[in-house]
Amino acid sequence: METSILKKVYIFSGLSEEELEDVQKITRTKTFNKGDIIFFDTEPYLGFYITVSGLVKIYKISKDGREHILHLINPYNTFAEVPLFENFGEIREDAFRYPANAMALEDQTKVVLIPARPFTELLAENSRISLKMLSGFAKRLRHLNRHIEEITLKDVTKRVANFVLSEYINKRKTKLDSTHSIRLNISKNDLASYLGTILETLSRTFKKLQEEGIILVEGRTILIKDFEKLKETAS
Amino acid sequence: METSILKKVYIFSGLSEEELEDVQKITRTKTFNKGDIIFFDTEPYLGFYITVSGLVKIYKISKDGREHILHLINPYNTFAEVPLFENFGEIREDAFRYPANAMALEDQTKVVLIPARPFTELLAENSRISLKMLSGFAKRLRHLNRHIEEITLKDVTKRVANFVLSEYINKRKTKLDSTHSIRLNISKNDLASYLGTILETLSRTFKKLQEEGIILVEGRTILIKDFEKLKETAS
DNA sequence: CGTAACCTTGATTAAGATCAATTCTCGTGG
DNA sequence: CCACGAGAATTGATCTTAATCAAGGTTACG
Repeated sequence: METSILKKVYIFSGLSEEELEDVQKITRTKTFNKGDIIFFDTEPYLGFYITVSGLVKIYKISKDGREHILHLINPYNTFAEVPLFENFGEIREDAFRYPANAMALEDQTKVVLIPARPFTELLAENSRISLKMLSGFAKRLRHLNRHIEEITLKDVTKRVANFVLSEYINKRKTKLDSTHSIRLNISKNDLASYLGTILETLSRTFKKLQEEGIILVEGRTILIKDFEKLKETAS
Repeated sequence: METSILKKVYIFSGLSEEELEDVQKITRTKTFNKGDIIFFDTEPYLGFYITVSGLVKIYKISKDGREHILHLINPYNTFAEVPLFENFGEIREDAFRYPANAMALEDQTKVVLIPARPFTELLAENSRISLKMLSGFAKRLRHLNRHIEEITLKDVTKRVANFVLSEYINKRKTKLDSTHSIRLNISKNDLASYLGTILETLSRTFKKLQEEGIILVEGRTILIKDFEKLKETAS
């Protein structure tokens, strides 16, 4: 692993080459294939991870097998940092467990492990990282707030419409692509699980929105036909 | 406002008397009555708050009036700190808004406002506060994760059973009270909204659990009749 | 070209929301 | 001390959404 990768990770941006090397020294890189488990929520906590390539899903499973996806982690984003800080003040029985399950969604998903102990020592010396992490946590909290809001206050149609809309707006920000479409990088099954529903219901909802002339679904590509109506439906 | 109050707030614990006074200087105390709004999610961000007495609910409202409670904030806990850190790196259009609504649930609810600007300056000088805040955020993230898990993967009966159970376990930890009961400090309407359901459904669920001989509901007091069955139901 | 993963569609069911009518509880003023 | 009224809670009848069950179709890929 090279420091050039770490540089692209938000919490390490702004560190000197020396500092980056200090971090780099303690890391361990692992590669996973599609469907491989990175960790279960029952495992002892080793440290947090950075996705370098591929895609990772963070999810929970109920007793009877229903799954819900909490986050999808794209390259250069971190996951499972929460337990690092939970036992600063008091000791909690679940502090040394991973808070959810993590699975690779693509072949050749590379992740970097940052072991907990050495990293906390690094943190104590470098307060800049703390502020970055605070900022990262704030973003995640905001994301979870929105997620809860979506799931508890909106029906499936609104959630789907809103998902397409935000993906589109997000794409416009980053990519130079003038087509009025988005491309899913996950299966519809996973998307359903992320939106708090099941595959069949998602399929029907797509069909309905298509019949209303709002979108056009072709495999993993979704074409937006009527932007205004889409916004309206997302409410 | 006195520094003795601040001392009890997690993120300020461990600060020197001097440091506490620095914080104290920038605070502003406000008192609210039951039902009063502390802030709306449409308001510009002034800073974060500490509950000193009473109870505060943090909630979202949908277009058609449905409400969902995200957090209940007890004395000496903070709320609305997230926006403080969202704009450290990049600028976001919604960074300077409160992320949800806040309402006082009891008369004489006292809160302390910590204005954003002076506080961030204080943060830059005092890295110990950052670590405490990270720990606080970690707790909140864990809480939201659980909350999402509850709402998406469990039915209302399980959620109610689990709520009673955790309240009971929580009580045993803090209070010296050997009765096998809990006392709600919020209305059943608010409890329903917190559990992602509505008053009628909660009422029926309590009735069902009562008929099964698991609990006994008398106003705001819930007596646990069969601890094992309760655990089993909470799954 | 065969098979497994992925997706669609239909029929049915179940959980919980909504609507509506009472009842309970408790604080306040007569 | 009682009566009133408002807010809180209960209960019943009905409706809606989305989950479940089941079958078949499509796509991708070795």
